Order: sequence, then structure tokens, then C-alpha cells
Amino acid sequence: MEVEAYIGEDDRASHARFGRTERNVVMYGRPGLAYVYLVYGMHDCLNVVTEPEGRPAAVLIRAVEPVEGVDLMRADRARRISRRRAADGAARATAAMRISRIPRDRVASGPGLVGAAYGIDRSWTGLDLCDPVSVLRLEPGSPAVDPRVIVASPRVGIGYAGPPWTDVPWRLSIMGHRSVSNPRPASARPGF
DNA sequence: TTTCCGATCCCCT
DNA sequence: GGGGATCGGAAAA
Repeated sequence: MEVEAYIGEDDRASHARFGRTERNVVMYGRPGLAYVYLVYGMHDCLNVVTEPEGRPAAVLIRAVEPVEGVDLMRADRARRISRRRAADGAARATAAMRISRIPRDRVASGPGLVGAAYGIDRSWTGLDLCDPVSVLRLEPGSPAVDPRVIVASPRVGIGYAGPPWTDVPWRLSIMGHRSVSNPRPASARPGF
């Protein structure tokens, strides 16, 4: 359970730092829309547009705790991995074994893993996540997360942005939750 | 357990 | 043309 905020054209870590481009237009759109982009040539990352129209901002969904369809997610991942490398039967079997043992709360514990677990790709950009009939939508959690259990830390993988953007504590995660991506914030380690 | 590296494609100066 | 809002396997230790 982890998100990161990217706010405005001034934010040197944000995809909006170059102004409006073909890729990021949806960030300038209505709040509640999905923005999905590709990183490192292979991972689709889900963001939710957060500010009123005209103000480019989004929250990256970095990690999620899946509650349903976990076996499907694991099977899907096993298929993708064995497709990627030309593995022989034995290697494929060990890969499948390893993946079948991934704990439920680690199946979507990273930005790329969230996209992969739910089959989200860039074509989902623009989807209205506030529409109750969308295949992917935001719903209130129950029970709600106690704000006292949320830790803030610097964002991950944005060294290029430079200070102060590398340091602003806009990565929010649930303290001690196992579905948090690596590197885990120091104060969010289990056994806190 | 930690560290290193390759994968793989698109985006933008 | 350079490098990335990452992941997983292999090696080191």
C-alpha cells in the first residue's frame, strides 16, 4: 500500500516537467482519470490524475495488496517470465515453482507489478477511475486507513530531478505493511 | 542477505 | 542519442 505524488511542471521528477506533451496530456485533464506510462521499456505504471483540469499532477500507485484473483496473477506472471527467456523445460518448471510461492501480499508490491498483476497497459490511459462501471475504479476502503500509520519518505528512482525534488517526502506508505515496494522506508519495516 | 546487471522501447532535448 | 517514476536472476559473500 504505497503511492507517490508528482505535482506540476515545476516538479523536476514529474513527466509534466517538459510541459504538455503527447504522452502526458491526460495529466492536464480531469482528476480521477488514469495515466499509464511505460518505464524501462517493459513496465506499465498506473497513475491517478489528482488536480483540477489544467494543472498537471498525478499519484503513482506503487504498491497494492491484492485481495482477489491472486492465483490468476501468479499464473499470468509465470507465463510472461517463461515467454521472455528461451527457457528449457527444467528452468521453466523452477520459475513456475518460485512464482507459485510468492506470498499474496508481494504479488503487486511495486509499480511495475501493479500493472502486471491487473493487466494494465498504456491503452488504459484516460479511463475514468471514478466511474462506478469502469473495469478499474477507486472505491472507499473499509475500514479506512488510520492516518497515523502512514509514513512519508522521499520518492524512489528520481535521482535525475535534483534537490529539492529528490528529497520531498511525497512517497506515502502504510507503516509495516508487507505490500510495500523495495527499498522500504526505514520506519516502515516490519517490527517497527 | 546484498549487490550487480541485462532486458527492452519510447520519450524528449 | 541518452537514459528512464523497474524487475528478477546470478553472483558475491
